[in-house]
Parts: sequence; C-alpha cells; structure tokens
Amino acid sequence: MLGWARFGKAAGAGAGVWFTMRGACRKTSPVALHAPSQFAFPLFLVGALLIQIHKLVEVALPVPLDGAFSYRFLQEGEDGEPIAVGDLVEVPFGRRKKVLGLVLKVSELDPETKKVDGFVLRNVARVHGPEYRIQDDRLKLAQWIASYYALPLGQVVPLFHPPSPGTKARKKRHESPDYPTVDPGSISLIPAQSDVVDCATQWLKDEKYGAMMLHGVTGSGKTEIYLTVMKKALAQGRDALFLLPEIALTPQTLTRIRARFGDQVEAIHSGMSAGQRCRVHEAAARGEIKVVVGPRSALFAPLKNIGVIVVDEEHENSYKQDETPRYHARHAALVRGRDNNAVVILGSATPDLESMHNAVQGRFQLKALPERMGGELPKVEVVDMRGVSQPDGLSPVLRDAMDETLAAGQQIILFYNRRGFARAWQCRDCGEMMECPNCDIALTYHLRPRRLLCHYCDHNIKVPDTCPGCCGSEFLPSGGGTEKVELNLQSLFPEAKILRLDHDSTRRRGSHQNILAAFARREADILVGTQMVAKGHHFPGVTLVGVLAADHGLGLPDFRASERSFQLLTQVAGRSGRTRSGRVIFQSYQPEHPVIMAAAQHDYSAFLTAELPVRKALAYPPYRRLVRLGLSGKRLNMVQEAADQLAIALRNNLVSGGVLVMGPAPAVFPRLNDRYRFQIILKGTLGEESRQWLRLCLKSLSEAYGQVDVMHDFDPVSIY
DNA sequence: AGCACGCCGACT
DNA sequence: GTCGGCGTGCTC
Repeated sequence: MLGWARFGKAAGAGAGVWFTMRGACRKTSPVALHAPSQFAFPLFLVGALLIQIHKLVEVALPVPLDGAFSYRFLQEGEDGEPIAVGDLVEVPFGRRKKVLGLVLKVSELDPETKKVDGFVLRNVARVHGPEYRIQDDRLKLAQWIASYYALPLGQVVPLFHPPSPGTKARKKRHESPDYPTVDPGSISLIPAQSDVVDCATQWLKDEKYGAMMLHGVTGSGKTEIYLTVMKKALAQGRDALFLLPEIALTPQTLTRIRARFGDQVEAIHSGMSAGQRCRVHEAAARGEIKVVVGPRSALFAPLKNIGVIVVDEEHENSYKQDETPRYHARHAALVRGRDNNAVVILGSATPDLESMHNAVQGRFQLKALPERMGGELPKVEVVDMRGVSQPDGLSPVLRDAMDETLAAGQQIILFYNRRGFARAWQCRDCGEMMECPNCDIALTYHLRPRRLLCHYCDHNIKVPDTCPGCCGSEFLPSGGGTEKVELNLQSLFPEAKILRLDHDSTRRRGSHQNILAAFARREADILVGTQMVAKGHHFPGVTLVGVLAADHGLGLPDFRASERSFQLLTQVAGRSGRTRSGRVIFQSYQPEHPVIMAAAQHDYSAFLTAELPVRKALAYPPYRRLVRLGLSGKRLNMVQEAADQLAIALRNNLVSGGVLVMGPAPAVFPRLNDRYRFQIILKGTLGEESRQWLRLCLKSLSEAYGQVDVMHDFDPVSIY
C-alpha cells in the first residue's frame, strides 16, 4: 500500500517523472580537513607496539546500493599490516558480521573522528593477503563487468574471491587417473591445424590481442590446437587460461592438459573445497602456476601475464551466469584477453551465432577444421513420423537399427528431451489437468517416486485417487518422458541392460559421473536420457544414436530455440561412431524443417542461411543486443502496473537512442513459485550513460513498488 | 542482497 | 495458547 501511495504522489507530477534522481547518487569523501599533526603525537608516550595508525577506507560492497562505504582501519604501528587500494577486506555491514568488500580508497583519518556522513564508522575486520588484491587487468575486468552489466562495482567483487558463496563448496572429487606423459615431439599436426597454430603464434610473437573463432566438428583436433598454442605461450613465459562449460568436464580435460604441461597446471571449480581453491589461487598469484583450467569462474584467476585464453565449447549457455552478476564468461574472456594483449580462442562445432557474426564482421579470425580425424561423420537418417502410429515412440526404422546394433554387441544412445513419465495427468471424465498451484503449469507424472511434480518449483503431490474436479477415477497420462521411454525399452528389449540419464536419475551426488562411467565401461547396452546424453564423454562402443523427437525444441517460445535445437542435434549426432562408422536416426514430425535438415547433414552454413534472416527481421541477436527486464510479485495488478510504468519511462528515455522497447508482456511462464511475472525486452545497444540511467530507474521503481522484484539481464541467453 | 524485527494464520 | 509465514526497513 505504501508503495502505491508513494508512487501516486510522484506520478502526479507526470508520467515518467518518478524515476528522476531521487535518492540516486550519494556522497563520498566528507571529513578530511583535520590537521594530520594530530595523529603523530602518541609516539613517545606509549611505545611503538601499541601505536595504531588510523586510516579512512572507502569500500565497495556486494549490495545493490550505489557508492562506497566508509570504514576505519587500524594499522598496528608503522610496521603493522597495511591496507591498500585493491585489497579485499571483510567488514561488518548492518546486522552482518562479515561482508566481502573491495578497497577503493585509503586516506588519513583523525583518531577522534567517529562519524562520517552521519554514519558511525566501523572497523575493517580483516584484510585478505596480497595474493587476493584486485589490481591491474583484474581490476579493469571488474570495472568492465560492473559497467557493461550495469551493476555496482561491489556486486562483481565476489567473482574474484575464490571461496565466495556464489560457488558452493562440495565434497571431494574422484581423482582422475594418471595420464601417460605425452612427448610433444611425437605429435604432428595436419595442415589445417598448423595454419591455425601459425596464426596464433604470430599474434603471440607480436604480443598483440587477437581473437579467433575455431569452428571444428567433434573430433577434428581442436584440443591439439589449444595445447600447442598454450605451449607456445608458456614458452614465452606467459600464462594460459582454459575455460570449459561445466565442472563435469573439468577432471578429464585437466588430466589431458596435465599430461602435457605437468604440475604448473591447476583447476579451479566449485567442486573443490574453499581451502583447495584458495591454495590454487595463491599459487597462481605467486606465479607458481601457469595454467588454470575450469568453468567460467576460472576466468578470474590471478595469473600475472596471460598469453592465451581458450574458451572451449564457446556456444554453451552455461558460460552465462544465471544469477547476479549475470555476466557472460565468453565476452569477459575477450575483454581480459584484449587487456592482456593475449590470444583468445573460441572453439566450437556449432558456433554461437553471435560469435560467428563477429567472425564474419572481422572482429575474430575465422578458422575452420572441416574434417573429422580418423573417420567420417556419422550418416544421419531423418524418419518422418507423420501418420505413423507408434505407441512406444519408436519407428520401425529405429527399432530395426536397435536390434542390429544390439545383435552386433554395440551400444546405443537414445535422446528424448523430457524427463518424467508423462508430461501431464488429465482426468478422463472432465478433462481437468492437474496443475501446480504455484506455477499454473501442468504437473508431470513420475513413476519413481510415484508422484506428480512441478518442474519449475519444489511442489509435488501424491497421485490423486479421484479427480478433484468431478471425482472421476480414470486418468489419462499424456505425453512421454524419459521414464516412459526407459520402461518401453525394457519390455521391447528384455535382454538389454538400460541406463537412464536425466535430472531424476542423477539426483544423488556423483551419480552423473557414475552412470556415464558405467556406460563407458560397457556395463549397459542402451543409454536413454535428456540433453545430458549429448555432452560428456567419448563412448567408443556407441554406433547408434536415436533422437526420438528431433523437433521437440523447435516450438519453444524463445528466439534461440532453433539455434539450441541445431546445437543439440549436432552434438548428439556426434556421439555416434567416433571410432568406427556410426549411424544416427532423427525421428521428426517436421522432417523437412531447415534446422533438422541442416543438423542431419552436418551443415552449419545451411543453418546460418536459414536462421540469420529470421534474426535480422525480428531485430534479434546478432543484429541487435537484448536486455531483459523481469518483474515479479505476488500481486498481479501491482506487477502489471509497475511493468507499465517502467515501459513508459523506458520509451521516454531510450527510444530516441534507437532502442526498441518490447512489452511489457506476461513472461512465458506467467506465474512461477506463486509469483506473477512480466517482462520487457529492450533491443539495441545501451551506452554507458543509458546503462547508468537504467540502473537508477530500476532502483527507483523498486522503491516505488516495494512488493515487486525487478531484475535486469544484459545479453540474456534466453528470454523465457 | 541479506538479515532481523514484527504482526497475522493453523496447529501439537 | 505458540510456531512461523513473509512484508518492511536498514545497512558506512
């Protein structure tokens, strides 16, 4: 109610006025006018041990508030531990005892000064060691992220601190087996690889920034290129960063890189304990480690002199962090690379459209590795499912292929991108669909445990005996899921051993790895699962991959639906026959869909040709940048009202800068977790000034509408 | 963003 | 009667 009243007043002054500067920027530097003579005097009175030098310290904190916060730092005499700009500190803040902060400024402080700006000064609780100081290129990177993603500097600081809570520590990892040391002399590159290496080597020699889009299918030898370029950089006395999309992939990659470069290589990822991460961090800061491997957080490792940054599988969406700070590690890697005059290599079999666009525009050097080493790409057959009634979801073609594969003692991967047993649970009599009371979304029927669950919140209920609407007792499970596929397969192929890989079968810690490892050891004949089966390891025994519903992802209401489908289909297809000839079957109700055809023919450029005009016509990336503004709250009309007001303000202020303002519209899932959701999409590039303005605007909006949460996401990976 | 204080619903 | 939900306010 308060929100309404306050807003009402401001709105009276005219639409779009409420967001002006009210309480926007505040303060810094007040008191500094005391004579410095005041604090030299106790020297001879108390003896050096007890002398405390008082410093006034300005600290940026990870809160969505602007400006810095002032603290007192007590230095124990001239020789006591000092404090410097760039230091990470722990400070008390509000009711919290320890908040991570970044020191922005240090100045003299009169010991008598108790207050600054009306606030009682509190003491810095702890200063982290010099290994943790954020300086040079890392400070620049922090500033860039804060500016580009329109965040207060303090909110990006936790990214740079190894045991920060964004990365929850987990238990020990299985240690990877020793890799035989590889003699680099014994590796010979094919001409296409040498060409890429030569280009990067030249950049290294010139010590100039260069970025490269390395487009190569699975098994085309990208990794060997990465390793060779890294070796050149190390030979120059420079360091290397190797980013990969997921922690799950870290151990095997680490092993491979270690085999080449030994113990100057370490991983940093959230599966490690805080202690381990700190150890690696400190070693890197001291220059004892030259190569850091890991997911996006590894980008912030304090390497001194970076010569090369590899972003493997650069198209993967997991490079975008889905909580504040919502930064894209690929973009940030390019920035850090540029600041270090380093070589940045983006590698992928299915480059992100934006990266490819950048390459075509000349911002990246485009290099292609067209051939798969030691084999052909698997042949993909597209099976038209229209008019074919298949209660078990398997076409005769796929069934026959499975029979043959099993008879030959080889392995099969089946991909079905939906978990659970049935997508919906519907009353046969009155047609009522069981929905989540918090999300207004159909509940998915699961066999194990036998419950109806919501895939968007924690809600789950036992399967009702009678329909809550009409008391009918017959239900219609509609739509499939991996559980159902697994069950069907078991009865179709009773002799076969089947493993299932999806969110539900991997709940338990480590089970993801266990399932993959068991399949790799050929303890099962068939692996069925969601998109999880597309990633991961090389399975030499797999000669058949089946995609049960290849067009599944195409209907999703997101501008990247096609791109994601293409990537996924290409990726699963690549799982087949990596050592011997393999077969791939796409089942589809839209067999002639350009995305499906392009994936089936391993034809990236056909995909580009189909997709780019659509993006252009609708002003989507790579032609325009996007900002997603999300509003949510418990009360529908309040969220709606806030969204409307925001849209008015945005139109008044951004349209003249060439930015399109779309919406507000209810989000694709209009209610999740008992919160109504609206969104506004901006299309266009916001300059520094606009981004700053936007931040103040959103801040002011959330002050006016207390119960409405506002979030912003620059370059969203999806606009779901 | 956290974290505590404070006021209304359903439960041993 | 209490436990506990989350709306609200504050942070150098």
